[in-house]
Amino acid sequence: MRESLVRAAFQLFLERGFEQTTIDDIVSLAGVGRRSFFRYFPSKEDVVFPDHEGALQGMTAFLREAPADGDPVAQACDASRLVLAMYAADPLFSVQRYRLTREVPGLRAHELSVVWRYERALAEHLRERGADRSDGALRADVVAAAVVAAHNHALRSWLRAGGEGDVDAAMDEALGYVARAFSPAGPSAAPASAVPADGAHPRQDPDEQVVVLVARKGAPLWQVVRDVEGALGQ
Amino acid sequence: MRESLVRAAFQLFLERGFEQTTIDDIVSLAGVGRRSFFRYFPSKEDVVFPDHEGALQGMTAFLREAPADGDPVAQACDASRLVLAMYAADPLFSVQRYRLTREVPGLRAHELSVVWRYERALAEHLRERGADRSDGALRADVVAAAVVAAHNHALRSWLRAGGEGDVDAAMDEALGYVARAFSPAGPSAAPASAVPADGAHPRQDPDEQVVVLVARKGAPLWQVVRDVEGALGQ
DNA sequence: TAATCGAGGGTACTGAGTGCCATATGGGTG
DNA sequence: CACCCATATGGCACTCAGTACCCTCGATTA
Repeated sequence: MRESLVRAAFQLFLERGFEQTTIDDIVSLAGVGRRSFFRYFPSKEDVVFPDHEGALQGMTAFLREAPADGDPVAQACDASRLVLAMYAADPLFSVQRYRLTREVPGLRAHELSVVWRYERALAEHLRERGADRSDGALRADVVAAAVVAAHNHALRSWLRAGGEGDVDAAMDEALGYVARAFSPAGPSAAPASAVPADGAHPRQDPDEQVVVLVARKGAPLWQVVRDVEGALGQ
Repeated sequence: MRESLVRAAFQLFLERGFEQTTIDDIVSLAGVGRRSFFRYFPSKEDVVFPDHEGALQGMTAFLREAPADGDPVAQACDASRLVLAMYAADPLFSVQRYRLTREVPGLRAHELSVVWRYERALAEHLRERGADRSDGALRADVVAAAVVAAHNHALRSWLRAGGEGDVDAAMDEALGYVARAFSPAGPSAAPASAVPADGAHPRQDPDEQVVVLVARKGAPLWQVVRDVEGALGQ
C-alpha cells in the first residue's frame, strides 16, 4: 500500500511536477481511496521521504547503543554514514528525489525539517556524551551542524553527478575535514602539545596513527614536503 | 498596513495559538480585507517573520561590500552578528516569537527555511572568497553551517532566558569557538592556538608563526601536501 | 452465531492560498 | 472641471490539502 502510493506519486511528480499533482491524482492512479493516503503519509510532502522516519529511528538507536567510552564525534560521523547508506541503497530514487526537492520550495522546506531532526539527534548525543567539557552544549551544536553539512556536501555532489562515482570516498573526505577541525581539541588527541616549536621536523607517534608536523610558516614548500615524505614513508 | 497586520496576528497567536487563529480572524481584527493579507505576506507563517526578508538582503549586501582581502570567515561571523542585532533590537518580540516557533511545527519548519537562506548566503560568500583553496566548497559549507549553529546557540540561550543577559558576550564566545576551529591558517593548523596548556606546546607568535599539521598516518601524500600548501600559503 | 476489531473507503467540512474583477484614491494633464 | 492612469485595497469564487466522522467488509474470537 505504502509502496504503491509512493510509486504512483513519483510517477506523477516526475511527469507533471509536484504542485501540478493532486492527492486525487495519486490515489486514483494507485487505485486506493483518498482517505487512505493520509493514513500512510501525514502530508503530501511526506510521500517524497518515505524512508526518513525509519532512518531517523535507526540513527537514534545507533547512537543510543554506542559505547560510552568511544569518541562521540566519531560516533556522530558514523551515524551520518548510516543516513548516507540509506540514500546510496537506491541511487535512482535518491537522484530523482534530489531533483524534485531542488526545484520545489515546499519539498525543500520539508527536507530541511527532516535534516533538522537528524541534527538535533546528533547534537543531543554529543551533548550527553561530552557533558564534562566546559562549553559542551555549544560544541555539541556546532559539531552536529558541521557533521550534517559535511554529509550534505558529500551526498549532494554525488546526487548532482547523477549517483555516479564513489560516495563513500567523498564522505570520508568531508567527515575527515570535520574530524580534523574538531578532534585535536578532543581528549584523545592531546599529543600535539608535546611537539617542540623550534624547527621544521616531523614527529611520529607509533600509538596514535597520526603524524604531527611542525614547520615555520615561511618554510619552503619543498623542504616541508621532503619531511612529510619521510614521516609518511613508513 | 504591514505593521497593523503583524500586531493583530501576534495578539491572536499569543492569546489563542497559531493554528487556532485563521486569516479571517487576523484581518477582521486589523480591519482590513482578507485579500490584503496575502498581498503583504505570502503565507500565514511569514507574518511571524516580518523582518527576515530585509535582514537577508542586508546580510547579502554586507557580504557583497566586504573587502576582498579580508578574512572571509570573520566576515561571515560579522554577517551573522547583523542578524543577531535584528533579534536584539526588539527583545520582547523576539522572545514571543521564539516561544511560538518552539511549539508550532509549521513555524519551526518555516524558520528552518529562513535560516537555510542565511546559511546559503554565507556559504556562497565563503566559496567565492575562498576559491583558491583546494577543498573550498566543502570548507565553505561546513564553516557556514558552524557559524549559523553558533549564532543559533547564542541566540537561543538568550531567548530561553527571556531576552535577559548579554547576547553579544554569548555571541562572542560562540563565534570565537568557530573561528578557533577554522582559523585562517586552515583546518590542520587551526588548533595551534586553541590547544589546552597541558605541557610545552607551540604558541602562536606574531613574529615567528608556526604551523602544526596533523594527518592520519595512512593519508595519501598529495592530500597532506595540499593541506600544507593551504596552511603555509596564507 | 454474535461480538469485536482493524484496514480501508466515502462524505462533508474547514481553512490556506490564488485569480479575477470591482472599487476607491490620488496625482497629473487637457 | 473633466478625464485618465497607476496603485492600493476589497470582494468573490475557486482549488486543494488536511481532518472529523461514519460506513463497509473481512477476519478473528467468544
